Amino acid sequence: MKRNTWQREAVREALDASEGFVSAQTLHDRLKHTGSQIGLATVYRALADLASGGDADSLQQDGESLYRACTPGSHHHHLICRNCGLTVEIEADAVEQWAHSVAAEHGFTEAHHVVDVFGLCAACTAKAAAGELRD
Amino acid sequence: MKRNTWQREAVREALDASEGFVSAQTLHDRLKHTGSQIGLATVYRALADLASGGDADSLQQDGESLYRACTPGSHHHHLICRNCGLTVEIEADAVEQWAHSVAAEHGFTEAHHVVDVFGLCAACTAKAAAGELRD
DNA sequence: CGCCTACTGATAGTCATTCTCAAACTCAGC
DNA sequence: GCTGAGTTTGAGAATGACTATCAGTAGGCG
Repeated sequence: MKRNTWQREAVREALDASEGFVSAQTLHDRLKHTGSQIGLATVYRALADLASGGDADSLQQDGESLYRACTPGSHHHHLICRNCGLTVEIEADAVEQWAHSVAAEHGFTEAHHVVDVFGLCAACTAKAAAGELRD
Repeated sequence: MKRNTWQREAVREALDASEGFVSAQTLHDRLKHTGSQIGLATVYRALADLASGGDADSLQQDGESLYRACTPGSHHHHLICRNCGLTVEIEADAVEQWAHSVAAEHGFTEAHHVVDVFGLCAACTAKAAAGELRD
């Protein structure tokens, strides 16, 4: 049986309140700083549950998993600012179809795909142009 | 100055000889078993060099980095069998353009993208149909 | 209210990857 | 072929993300 605990809710809320993708460690820190006495292991567990339940998306970057709240049940991809982390959910029917047809072409079945676009958002592009980015 | 060492060559060859993506650890084991007294750190260094030089592609799966020799200089994506690891390089002009236009639409610049398709290759699909896969 | 059991959390453990630094090696120049 | 300078190597330690452990806690159904 699945129980409701304040910890799970706290993780869900902290994730909802995040702009872009956050790591489990970051989320844990954030929760601690807002007064929650939640354990690291619990944050990992809650995030894994959220992700497997479709309430969060996850991606791996630089050896750590990043999570983000997402529209449950909908299949979409992400456009992520590599500087500020701003994330935009994007529809990609064309890519869905392309993925399936390419897979079929090569005899592959049960195709899943990983499609993410990283770039600099408008604001960060402006900053970059002004020479304010270390990148 | 970049020096040529047998270790670097050994890693390159082992990578070339691999069918699909392999982890640094696996490659290290393989080299050890073929008699090379190469160190793990060196394998990591060589792979990182290869990847940054465009001679190898890398992707992260399940917390570890996988590498694969690839056509130098060409931009392409991968179709990977999640059962046997068979990898097919695929061209994806349509996706390239889609990625750029989506990014531009949202004001993003310098768009990079991660596009990989995972599935079951023809052979593994057949096996799956025959109920021979644990998946 | 009380029991059963899932959940929590501090900590230890695991595992991939990187760091450290002395020794070995490559290679340009002689 | 030899030498010297500076890069590369490698064994093991260090790091850091994540998971397992397990006793204690607390949902939720009766």
